[in-house]
Amino acid sequence: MHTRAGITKLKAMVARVTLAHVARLAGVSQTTASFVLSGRRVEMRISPEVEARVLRAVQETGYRPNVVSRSLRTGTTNTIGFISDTVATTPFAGHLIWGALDAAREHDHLLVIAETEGDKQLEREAISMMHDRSVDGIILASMSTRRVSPPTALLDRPSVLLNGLPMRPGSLTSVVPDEVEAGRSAARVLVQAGYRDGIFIVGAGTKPSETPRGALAAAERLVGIREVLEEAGTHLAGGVMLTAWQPRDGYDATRSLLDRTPEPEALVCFNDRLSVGAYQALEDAGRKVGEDVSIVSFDDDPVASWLRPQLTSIALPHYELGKCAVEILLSGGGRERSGARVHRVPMPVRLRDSVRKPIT
Amino acid sequence: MHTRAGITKLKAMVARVTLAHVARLAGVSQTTASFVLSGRRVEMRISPEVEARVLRAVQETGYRPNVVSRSLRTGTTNTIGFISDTVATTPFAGHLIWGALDAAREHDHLLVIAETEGDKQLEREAISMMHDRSVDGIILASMSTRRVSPPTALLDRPSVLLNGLPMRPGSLTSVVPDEVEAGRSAARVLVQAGYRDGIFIVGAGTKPSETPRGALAAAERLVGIREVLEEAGTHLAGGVMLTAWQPRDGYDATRSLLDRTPEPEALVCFNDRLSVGAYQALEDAGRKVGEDVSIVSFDDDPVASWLRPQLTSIALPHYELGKCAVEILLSGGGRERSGARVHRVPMPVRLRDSVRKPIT
DNA sequence: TATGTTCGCTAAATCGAATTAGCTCAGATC
DNA sequence: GATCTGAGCTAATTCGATTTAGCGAACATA
Repeated sequence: MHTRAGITKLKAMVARVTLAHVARLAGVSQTTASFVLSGRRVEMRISPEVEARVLRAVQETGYRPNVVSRSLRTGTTNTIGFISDTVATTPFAGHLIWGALDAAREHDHLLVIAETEGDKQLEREAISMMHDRSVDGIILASMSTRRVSPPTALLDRPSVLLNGLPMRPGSLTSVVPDEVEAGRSAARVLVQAGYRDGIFIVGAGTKPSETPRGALAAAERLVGIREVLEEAGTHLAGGVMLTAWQPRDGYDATRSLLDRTPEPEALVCFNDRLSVGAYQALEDAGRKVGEDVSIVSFDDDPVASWLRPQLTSIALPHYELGKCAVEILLSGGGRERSGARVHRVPMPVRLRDSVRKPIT
Repeated sequence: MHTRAGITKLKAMVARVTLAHVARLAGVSQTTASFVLSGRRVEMRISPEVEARVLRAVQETGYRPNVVSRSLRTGTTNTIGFISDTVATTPFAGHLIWGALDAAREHDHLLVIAETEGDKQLEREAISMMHDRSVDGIILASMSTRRVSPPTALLDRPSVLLNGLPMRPGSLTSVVPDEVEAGRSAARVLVQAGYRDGIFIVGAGTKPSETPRGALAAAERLVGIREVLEEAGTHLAGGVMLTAWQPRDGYDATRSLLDRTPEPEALVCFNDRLSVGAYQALEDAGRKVGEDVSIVSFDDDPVASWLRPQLTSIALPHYELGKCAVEILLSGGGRERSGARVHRVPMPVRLRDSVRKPIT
């Protein structure tokens, strides 16, 4: 008996306060307490006095609603699923989650996350686990902008593609960086600096078709770049198509470009890692970045501002992408199964010192 | 009527299969179905025939248990809360989550995440939101290894400090990198390369007290470094204490060290960003890394392998840290409120080319 | 024949909120 | 005085699983 009482007391200390406790303390029914807490006082004709009693009981007990219980009844959990392919392994990808997290918190939601490492089976399992937990919606994020064939299980409830486009256009709402406009921005930086000839691409060829398989971004950037150059009455001098975009690849490509006659005057590197390699190749060849050769890059990796001279880069707006995806989901988007929109998020230009100052 | 039927049908298509459906289809009670599914067949003396019927019904209906409902009854959610201060904003931090995610998945758990940006209020709110959802445990992660005063709300249920030590030692289980041993590793790399004199620290002084406030790692690394050097019959030649550890800071510190007589022979940079600055300063001064001056660094940021020569760095084992935290939590750890253990995860040496080859 | 035991299964309670369908009493209406 | 109306509240059901308590038949024991 002694022990039993002890245990009971211990449990009582740990046990959560429930609505029943609050109601009892306020001297009303659970129903009334529930109505007060859900703000339906007027509608349900609860007197202000009773409301006050309930609220005071809530205060006194430190009552917090049990979300699990509420979810069972209502079917909503104030929780969003975030499934990514390889988000964790890349530096700025955390910002994707960060943006999503911030938006979720603003709407009093929490994020449940999972990673698939590109494995379709894991992806299906993650979606199932989230459905089992009745998430209110799912965000399916890809690391690099590409076409995605969303598993049918996704179509059951609100979902948004993040940084990816559905294989069948219009079948799923998606949020992607505005790469075409980013291409225009990059080209404008060079055109405004006075460049017309000797502009080379590092990472892709000169035509949208000469682009790494699946790298949607590259093709779209080329469209924007070509457009602006054409307006300026010129065109790309060439490009080196690369399937991998690591510093080493940028180094090799840049070396090969330096063998050309005439030599490149400006480089458009398709990510900042390529730029790191390009800097090294130019240094080895005795060329000065921002003087002999200008470089515009994409992504705005932290390394961009560590390079000397600091690298001008068109930033991938990861934070905004994540935020946007959650906001669309919570504002009722992500339900359309036809005619779904593509939201394009602007990519801001980070103007630094790798491009020659315009001759004024 | 027509519309109503349509809606009903639609709902029926979307509505989940419940245990009741399964039981009905198998011609048994819910209780029996539940016992079969929870593997308590023998204990509850369910005949193999009935078990088979239930399992077939599960197959046919594609039944999946509703986790929300189960949680309401059992109080467990198969969900772990992961709260970090600023994990998203730093490159390798994603690996912390990644490791946690992998371990969670192996145990059929999901991760609920939140970020506090170092704000105590947000931290408390995040913990509350997770408690409201009955998470089975909470991991409180810090970006840089430091002392943490865990909010009392954490003490309610299993929790683990990740990359942080509790202000009151032994009050909370924690998982941290083994920084002392990492310091030993770094020093051993230099000693084995033949260095005895002219070894300088970039980022801290030569004594554990001359260390940026709160940077537990720096103090511990110094302990390890001094220990090994002492064993080798020598000691640190000096160090530059820095409160910020960005490339710029490493650059300035290295320049100032190059003014000394005799000049530094080897640098121990306390993170890879400092090393980036050190490389640049040495290059400006016409010194060759790995020949004139050797560098050992910490963290193993991606940039370490982009530098030329590639940087030798003692890696922060983020993936393992995250994994370890989840495993401790799920194996019943994180409940002790006194005498809690500190788990130290080894920091592997990434031997590359920034240290002179040993003279053999 | 009466009394247990074991086997194989089920009815009903439970978790904590949301919600539907009333119920009671005071005052208005005829 | 009977009926209606509305204000102000509550009893009871529901969500979908887990779990406790127990039921009926078959068989064994005395």
